[in-house]
Amino acid sequence: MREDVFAALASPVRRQLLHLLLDGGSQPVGRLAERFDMARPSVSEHLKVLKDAGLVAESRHGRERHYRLEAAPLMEIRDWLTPYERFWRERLADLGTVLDDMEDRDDDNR
Amino acid sequence: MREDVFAALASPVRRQLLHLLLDGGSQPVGRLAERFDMARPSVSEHLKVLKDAGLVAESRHGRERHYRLEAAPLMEIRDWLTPYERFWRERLADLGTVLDDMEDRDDDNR
DNA sequence: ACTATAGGTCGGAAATTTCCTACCAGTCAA
DNA sequence: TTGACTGGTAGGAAATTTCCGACCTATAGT
Repeated sequence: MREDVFAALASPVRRQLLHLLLDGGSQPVGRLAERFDMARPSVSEHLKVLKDAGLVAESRHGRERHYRLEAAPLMEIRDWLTPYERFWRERLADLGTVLDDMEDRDDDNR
Repeated sequence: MREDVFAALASPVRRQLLHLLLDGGSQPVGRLAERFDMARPSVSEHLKVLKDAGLVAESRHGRERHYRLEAAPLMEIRDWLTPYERFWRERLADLGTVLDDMEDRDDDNR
């Protein structure tokens, strides 16, 4: 478990899967697969990646397998993000200054 | 620009690069590359991915190129994360026992 | 029992990523 | 100018990802 949450989120398909589970609740694979333009085994593979990252969990109901969201590992992302928050707020604060990204002038060095 | 921020963060090397820029400030490529076990051109490629995602910007200083953090695109990640926050707080409130998830902090290695 | 349904896994093809060693362009310093 | 230094790019090997059709197992219903 904990097979790199960042990598799991790198695919738009997998992010969409999480979103479907977020506002559709626990769902069988077939229902999830309907929403995509790809074959069901491919969706299964994506679900496996999410499961290895701890982002979803499955439960058996008869011959169906319901996948549900496990949002806890997303805390790792949020925690990683935290030290950057200050930084982007600074940038937004003084946008009265130069905004050209491509242009260069000497900024702070240390 | 905006070449998928999630994908850019999928690589541990690139996350570490951002971290180096976060607390080391603007730095030339060589100084960044020293910190890794890989050849400099590889680090250059990673920087290019970060630049395409809008996460870093470069500025020329003599024969050096200084890369600096551009944290703004990380807002996209935070915004994506937001609807999940409610969900994981619910989970944590229920159990209150499983705290071993908090063990893994940063993953910057190599 | 038999058939249909749900969904994993198994190769394999294609595309992408990741890393390397060259090599090239620009810049500084003699 | 000749060098030394910084860092991009080119091309390619290797590994990984992504997708597929084909197959297998398990369950449900008849």
